[in-house]
Amino acid sequence: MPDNAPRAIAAPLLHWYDAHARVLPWRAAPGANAPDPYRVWLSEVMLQQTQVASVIPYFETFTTRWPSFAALAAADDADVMAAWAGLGYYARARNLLACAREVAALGRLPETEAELLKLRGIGAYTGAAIAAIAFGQRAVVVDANVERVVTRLFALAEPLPGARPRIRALTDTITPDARAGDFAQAMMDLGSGICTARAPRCLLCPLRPDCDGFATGAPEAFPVKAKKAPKPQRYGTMFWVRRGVEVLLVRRPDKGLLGGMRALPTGPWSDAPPGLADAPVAGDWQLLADTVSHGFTHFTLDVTLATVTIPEHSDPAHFGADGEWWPVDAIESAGLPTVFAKAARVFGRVSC
DNA sequence: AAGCCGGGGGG
DNA sequence: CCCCCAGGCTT
Repeated sequence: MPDNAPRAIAAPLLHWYDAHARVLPWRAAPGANAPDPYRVWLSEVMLQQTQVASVIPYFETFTTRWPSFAALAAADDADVMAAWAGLGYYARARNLLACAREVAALGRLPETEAELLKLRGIGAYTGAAIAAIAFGQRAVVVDANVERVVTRLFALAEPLPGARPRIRALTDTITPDARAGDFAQAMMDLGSGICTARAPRCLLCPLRPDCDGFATGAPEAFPVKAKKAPKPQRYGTMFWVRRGVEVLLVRRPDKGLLGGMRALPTGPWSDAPPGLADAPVAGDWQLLADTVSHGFTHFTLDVTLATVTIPEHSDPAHFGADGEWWPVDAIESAGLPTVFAKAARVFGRVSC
């Protein structure tokens, strides 16, 4: 039985945070005024399931180009989607725009957790994080770092995801009334740098005297997680339609994988290589010897690459409004998701 | 409650 | 090669 009595975590943790907080572009300078709610919101959405180092360059690009809710709300959808390319989980970019427009209509970002939760793309974690970090309210902020730190602090053996309600309750017992935003960020800094998933650095940890997991001698055993199913293998073909100095791009449907993103034409993925089925035009297709592999969250994709050149002045009406001819030399600026960017690099080598 | 949705870092 | 990550939405 873990000892679930409240314990004094906040004081030593905040003391440690005051000396060791990471310097991050969305954090206010030490001693400065509260951080800009727009920057807090943008960073929290970008940080969903995404590590700090990956987010920073995107955060700089977005805040330079769209420095406020109003600026982002007025942006073209295609520009925002292209700027998000490579960061992943593209529903976040669609929700980001929808949320920016909601906030612009409201006139400001709501300050309470309950109001924040009504906005697109803001769930339990993000709503609590914004309320605490941007507006100084007490909120129970639970992300993957907090789950790891808390299950270790209390040596909680119940496996995820079933343990989530218990973890939230335990986090509530250690969350202070004052400096809740700093407390949340301190827990995340601790989880990121000290209480890490593989090899926690307990000798550097300010919470070691309070940690049941350390006392067990195997803190890395927490959190306990359910086994995951093996990833299926799937196959597809990407089509490189060359017309003069341009190549055909399409826009993927809003729903589903890579939704709303610019892309090379493909058919649906399948359980066996589909070859030239679903080619966007008839022609003398050539298959490349190189293929592209890419891992997604829930399957692995192997892609065959096919090329064709069509007459310079033809314009197959087949593609409708979703077709776009893009200069091959500028393909890097198209904002392609990574799996298509990989393929485009291979095509570019061969097709030039 | 379970499935869907990217990509890169690190052991 | 594997597991992991400043989760949210849909069904």
